[in-house]
Amino acid sequence: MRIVKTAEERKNEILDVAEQLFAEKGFDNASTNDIIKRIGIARGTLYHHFGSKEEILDALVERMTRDAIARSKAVVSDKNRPLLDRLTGAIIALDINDGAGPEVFEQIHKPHNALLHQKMQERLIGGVVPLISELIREGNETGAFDSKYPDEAAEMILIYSNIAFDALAGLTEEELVHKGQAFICHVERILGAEEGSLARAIMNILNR
Amino acid sequence: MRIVKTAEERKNEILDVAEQLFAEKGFDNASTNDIIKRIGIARGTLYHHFGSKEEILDALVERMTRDAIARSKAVVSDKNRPLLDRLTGAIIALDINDGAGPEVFEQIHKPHNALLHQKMQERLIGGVVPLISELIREGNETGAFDSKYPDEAAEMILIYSNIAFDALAGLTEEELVHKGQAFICHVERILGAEEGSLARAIMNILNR
DNA sequence: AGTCTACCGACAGGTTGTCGGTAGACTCTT
DNA sequence: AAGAGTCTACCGACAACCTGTCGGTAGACT
Repeated sequence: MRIVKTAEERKNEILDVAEQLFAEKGFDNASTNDIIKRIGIARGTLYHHFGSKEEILDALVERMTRDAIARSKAVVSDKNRPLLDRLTGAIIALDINDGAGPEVFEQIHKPHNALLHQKMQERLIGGVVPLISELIREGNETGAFDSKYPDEAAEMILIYSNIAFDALAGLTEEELVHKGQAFICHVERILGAEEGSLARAIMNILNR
Repeated sequence: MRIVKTAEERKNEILDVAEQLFAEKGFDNASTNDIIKRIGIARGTLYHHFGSKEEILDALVERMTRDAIARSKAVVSDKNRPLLDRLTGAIIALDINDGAGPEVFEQIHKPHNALLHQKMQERLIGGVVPLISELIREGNETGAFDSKYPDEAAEMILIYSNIAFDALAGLTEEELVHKGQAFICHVERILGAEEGSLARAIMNILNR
């Protein structure tokens, strides 16, 4: 007896399991056999829905980044909130940790998930840099910022936050705070914001 | 008739070919069969010198980064040159393009060389951040810089230059200059250097 | 003559992607 | 309502390839 589902349903089922397995074993070490065995479908079924293993990865990256970017966009567009709130909120919204689960994200970084990591980064950067640079231009006009290169400033901030906050496993609480303060300080300088203005905005968010 | 070479000679021969093939087809798509065929050795020979395909990659990364880091270190240690010269020189020395050839480096970035790229980045960052942060502390004392977080500043500068200067294929001359100026400006701000001081130092290097 | 080690190539086990064919769901007709 | 027809999700055997192993060989050196 053969279980039939809609294409969308089955695709999502495959992506769910792929996400688990990639997180557990890494993209290279997780085989398509692992995926079909865990779901209980045949080889041909998998390749009926996805043209290749990499296509699964791409779809997964798409699904994982879509939400994060949308959240970020929502924060940026909320013109009621103060500018600095929106900036920090947009960056915090990119921490996918919420959506994906805790131990998943520990494995996603570093060893054999380089491809996944790189593709996610590319999409996140591409999707969010325009939002942030627009925000910076807005800040230039109100006088909150003084940036000559809004696009590149946004790029630098996002790239660093993406890479540097990967390897925070194994840091003490103290080191973590230090790294966070350093990041805030450097963002302020890059944007030409008043010293401490960003730090205050972040406190506001966290105390809500 | 069997051709025998010293282990070191053969290892380098394997790394040479691996470098070509990874550049041509990417790490995933280049097989160990490709390597042994191109050299004309047997399967067992390859695995006599390297324990696995990944071990080949690691050795290659080691070889590629060793020179770059050494060059960087030499520049930093040259206390006769002015501080800003040493900073910019150390970063410029990391452009591996010289050593590896032109089209090789176009392929090394992006598609199926994510692992190689990530491992190189990790080694470069790990090797050069301490040099740069030491330089920043030196600049703090002379008054050239004003940085509260030398380690993180070095990290941010190096990570950005590594990622952002990957994707400069397809940019116009004008865009390239713009991106370079933005980078310089942001480095100055992060380090708390006088505006334009770094730009002048770079001019000095280029005009020699 | 003896030892060391670079070298060989067949082989096992596992991987991705293909392909002809099957079965369930849905529509259309009579 | 029942049968015919179509669409498409699904199946599983198979080809081609890939990595890593292992017992054994041949050249160099003592």
